[in-house]
Amino acid sequence: MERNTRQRTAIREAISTAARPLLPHEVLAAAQAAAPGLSIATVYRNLKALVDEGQLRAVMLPGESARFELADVGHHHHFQCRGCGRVFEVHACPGDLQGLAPPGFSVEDHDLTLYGRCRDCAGGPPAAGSCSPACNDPAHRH
Amino acid sequence: MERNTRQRTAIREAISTAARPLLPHEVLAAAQAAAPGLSIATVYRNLKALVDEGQLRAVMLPGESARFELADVGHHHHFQCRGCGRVFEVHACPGDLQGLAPPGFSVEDHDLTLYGRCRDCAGGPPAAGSCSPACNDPAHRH
DNA sequence: ATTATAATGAGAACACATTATCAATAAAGC
DNA sequence: GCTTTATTGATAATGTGTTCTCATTATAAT
Repeated sequence: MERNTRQRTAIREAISTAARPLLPHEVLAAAQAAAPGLSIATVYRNLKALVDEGQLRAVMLPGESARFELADVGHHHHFQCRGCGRVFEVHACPGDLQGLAPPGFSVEDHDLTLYGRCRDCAGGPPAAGSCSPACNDPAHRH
Repeated sequence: MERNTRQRTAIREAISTAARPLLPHEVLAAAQAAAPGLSIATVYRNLKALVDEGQLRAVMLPGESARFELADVGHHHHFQCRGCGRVFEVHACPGDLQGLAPPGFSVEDHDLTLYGRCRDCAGGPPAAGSCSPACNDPAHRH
């Protein structure tokens, strides 16, 4: 990675603008506005390179494939909406959880995922258009 | 599912004996003692059937494929050992986490995973033999 | 502007966990 | 014991996310 390309810039911008972890296909959709013709292969290539050089971080949630967020945000957790499936950052933490583990087990780290309804989906069916274009979950309204 | 086969019994027994969530190939290894010749296809078939009839529950952890545990244990969380990769139950819970979510977001549920060292792996390298036979993580000692 | 070569786009290829196929086996009722 | 048919074992096939291939494009130094 030694050249600044339009595609690479668009990918970085898409993620820093989103303010929430994005799936590769969400990155593709968001970055195509600034980089017409952008290919999914280029998205994967750059996501991997940006993670390797420490600009991005992969976010794993249970049963989901990797999403990507900026690496320079501190320790935080995530909220996944059961309406639209999107993942949001939660800038709060229950704190030290060593006390929960059985005796003899040492806790070095933890992952917490909250599930429920985001503001857009609260009190109703999934918000139309909340999903990425590639979403085909039949539980979602498109 | 209308017949009690040796294989089906061995699979159910393997999981209730383990006292921790097992991967399909761990179920296979554990159940083969009681059911020689047991096939991975039969393991998958029965895991799915047992989940459908409510005896088992699939446990999803970040970046991992499904493990299986008894469905009749109440709300709890999990601990994954960074030495041996095994997952253990944690019968404690930080409690209501609605307070962590941003305004407008309603929290219905949560998943918590602790990471660290289990008793076997504490203070040293991964415990030999702690991994399932199929484990080929180079970070583990076999 | 010329040049060297890093990066891209399109699609093939891959890895992996999981599911389907189908002939052979073995429960369970008679 | 005999019969019916649910279940099994072995393996092929699938699906999904990700990576590779390679000819083409475009960046950035000269």
